[in-house]
Amino acid sequence: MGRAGKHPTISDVAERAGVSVPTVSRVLTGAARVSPAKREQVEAAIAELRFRPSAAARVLVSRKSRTIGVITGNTSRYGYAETIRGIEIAARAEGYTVMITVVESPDEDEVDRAVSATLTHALAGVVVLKFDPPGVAALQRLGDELPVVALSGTREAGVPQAVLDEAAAAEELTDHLLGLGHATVHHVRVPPSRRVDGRTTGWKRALRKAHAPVPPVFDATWDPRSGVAIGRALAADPDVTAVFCGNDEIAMGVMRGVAEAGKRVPEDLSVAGFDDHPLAELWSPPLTTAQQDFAGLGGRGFGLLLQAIDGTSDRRYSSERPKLVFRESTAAPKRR
Amino acid sequence: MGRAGKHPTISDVAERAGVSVPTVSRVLTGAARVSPAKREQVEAAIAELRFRPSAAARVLVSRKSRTIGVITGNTSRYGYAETIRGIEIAARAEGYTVMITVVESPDEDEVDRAVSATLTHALAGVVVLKFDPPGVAALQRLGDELPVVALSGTREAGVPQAVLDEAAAAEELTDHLLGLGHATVHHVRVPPSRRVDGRTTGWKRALRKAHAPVPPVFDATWDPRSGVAIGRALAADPDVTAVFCGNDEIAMGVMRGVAEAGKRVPEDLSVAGFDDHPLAELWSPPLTTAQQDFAGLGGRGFGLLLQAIDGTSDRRYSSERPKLVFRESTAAPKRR
DNA sequence: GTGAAAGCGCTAACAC
DNA sequence: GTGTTAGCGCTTTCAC
Repeated sequence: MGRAGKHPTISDVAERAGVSVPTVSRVLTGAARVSPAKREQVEAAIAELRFRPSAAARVLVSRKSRTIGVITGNTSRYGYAETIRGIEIAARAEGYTVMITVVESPDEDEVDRAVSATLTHALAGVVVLKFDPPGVAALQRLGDELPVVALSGTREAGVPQAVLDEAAAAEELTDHLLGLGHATVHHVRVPPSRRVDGRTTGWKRALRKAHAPVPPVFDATWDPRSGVAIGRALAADPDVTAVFCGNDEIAMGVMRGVAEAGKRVPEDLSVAGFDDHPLAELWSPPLTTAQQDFAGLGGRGFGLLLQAIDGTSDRRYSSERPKLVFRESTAAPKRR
Repeated sequence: MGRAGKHPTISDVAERAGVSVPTVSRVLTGAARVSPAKREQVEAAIAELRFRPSAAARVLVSRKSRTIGVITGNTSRYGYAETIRGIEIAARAEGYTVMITVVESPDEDEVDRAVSATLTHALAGVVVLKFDPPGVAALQRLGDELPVVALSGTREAGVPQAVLDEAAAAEELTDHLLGLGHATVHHVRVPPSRRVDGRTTGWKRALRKAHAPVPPVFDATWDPRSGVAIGRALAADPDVTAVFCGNDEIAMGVMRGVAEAGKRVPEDLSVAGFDDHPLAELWSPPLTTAQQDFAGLGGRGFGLLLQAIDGTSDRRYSSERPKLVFRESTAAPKRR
C-alpha cells in the first residue's frame, strides 16, 4: 500500500487535490481567497490523507507560533495549579497550546535553563507566575525578546500583569477580625515572593488603621504541616485571640496545632485563612477566608498576553479583588 | 549598532567564529568531533551573540524533538497535578520540555482536537493520564504514530504503561477494616475511568474473600462536597459502621456529612480514604488512607516513554503498590 | 485567484 | 576534522 505510517506533507495534499502547494496553504491559513471548487478539493484531500500541517515548518517560515509558555514555580500547589488551569482553558479557546517550564529555585543556572527553553521554542509569548522568587527572577531574565505577562498578588511596575489584590482582601479580613472585638490579630506568613508581601501588607495596614499593636510575624513554609508547631505556640500564648494565616492550608495546620494544644476554634481562638481552598468549607470548623479566583487570574493573564501578541490593545493591567467568605472559624473573643 | 533585537542564527555564529555552519552545528549537537581550537571560537561566538538554536528548524530537519506531550483530564486535581509534576521533573532532568493538552470530555471533537495538537507539534512522545474517560478516549485515538505511555491505576493491555496498583491497596485497606471487627464495609466511589475501577474491585474482592455482604455502592463526583450528602445518609443507617472512600477529598466530605448528622468518627463510624492527600494527616481525625506516589508514577511514566523513544529497552510496564497509612479515622466498631 | 520560485534555520550526507 | 551541497515542510513574495 505504499507509504504506510509516513506523514503526508502539504505537497501530497496539493498533488492529490490537483492544485499547487501555495493554494493548499491558503486553504489552511485562510490568508487569501480560494475558489470554492478548489477549496473543496483541497479539504477532501486533507481529510482523505489525514494530513496535519507541521507546526515546526510553519513557525520556521512564518515566525508566528500558536504556543505559549508558562513559567511557574510549582505546578501542584493549589493556587498554581488552578492558575495554570485557567491559562490553559483560555489558551485552548483561542487555539493556543501551553508549554510548561518549572523553575524551582532562583539560581542563575535554573533560571537560565528555563529562559533558554522558552526562547529556543520561539513561543508566541510567556505567562510568568510571579508568586515566588524563582518567578520574579525568571521575569527579570526574560528581557523584551517576546511578549510577557506576569501574574501575581501585588501590583508592580514593568511588564503587563494580572493581579489578585491580596493586600485589599487581607486588610478587609483583618478589619473583620478587629471588628469582632479582638484587640489585635496575629499573622502567619507563607513564603513571600519579595520583601513586600500583599497579604502581610494588608494585615499591617488594618492594624495600623485601628491603632492595634502589630505583633511579630510567624513564618511558615509551603508545607501545611509547618503550621502545626506554630498553632501550638499560638495556643500557648493567652494574648493571642485571632490569627490570620497566609493561606488556607497553613490555617489548617495551625488549627491542628491549636487542637493538639487543647484549645478550640473559634471559642478560644479565631483563625482565618486565604484562598478559599476547596476543602476550606468542609474543614471543622469551616474556614473564614478570602476567595481567590485563580483560574480567572490565569484567564485574564492569557487575555493580556493575547493583546500583547496581536498588538490589538495596549491594556497592561487587570486587577480583581478577592471576595471574603465568612464561615465559622472566626468569632468574637471570649470575655475575660 | 545594526541588528538590535533580531535573533542571531547559526550562520551569524559561523561567520563570527570563522568556521562553517555545520561545524557550529557539530558543536551544538556534539554529533561529531570538532578541534578544540574551533570549538572554543564557536563557543565564544555563541556566548557573545547570545545565540539560541531554533527548536523549530531542528525538529524540521532532524525529525527529532525534545518535547513531550501530556494529555490529561484536569490539571488541578491533586492526583493529576502531582503526576504532571513528576513527569515534568523527570523530563526536565533529561532535557525535555512538556506540552500540556487538556481533554475535558470524551467527545469525539474534543479528543480529535487534542490528538491533532499533539500530532501537529511533532512531539517525541506522549504520556496519557488515563484516570478518566477522556484519557481513555484520547489513548485510543492516538494510534501508533508516535511513542505513547499510559498512566493509571489499573493494568490493561495495549500501550506501555505505569500504574499504581489501586486494587491491591484497596483490598488491603478493606481487609484492615474487616480485621477491626466490622461486619462489612461500605464504599463511596469516585467517577471511574471505565466500567472496572481498581479501588472498587479491590474493595469487593476483600469482602468476597471474607464472605462479608457487599452493600450497594455510593457514587460521588470529583467535588468533595458531593460526599457530604452521602455522609449524612451513611450516618443515618445504623448498619453502617465502616466506609471506604474512593479518595481522601471525598472522605473529608463524607466525614463532614457524618459530623453534621451528629455522629463521630471513628467512634460511631470508621472512614478510610485513598491517596494520602497532604491535608489527610491534618484532618480531624487524621485519615487512614493509602499513600499513592503520584509524582513517582509520573517519573516512571516518563522513564518508560524515554525507552520507547530511544528504543533502548522494551520494558512496557511498571507497577507500584500504594502503602497503607493507618491513622485515627478507623477503629473497631462499638459493641452493640 | 493561482502557480513558480525563494527561503525560513538548521542537520544529514558526502566529499575532501 | 571540516566544508560544500541538499533539503526538511511549510509560507511568502511576485508574476500572471
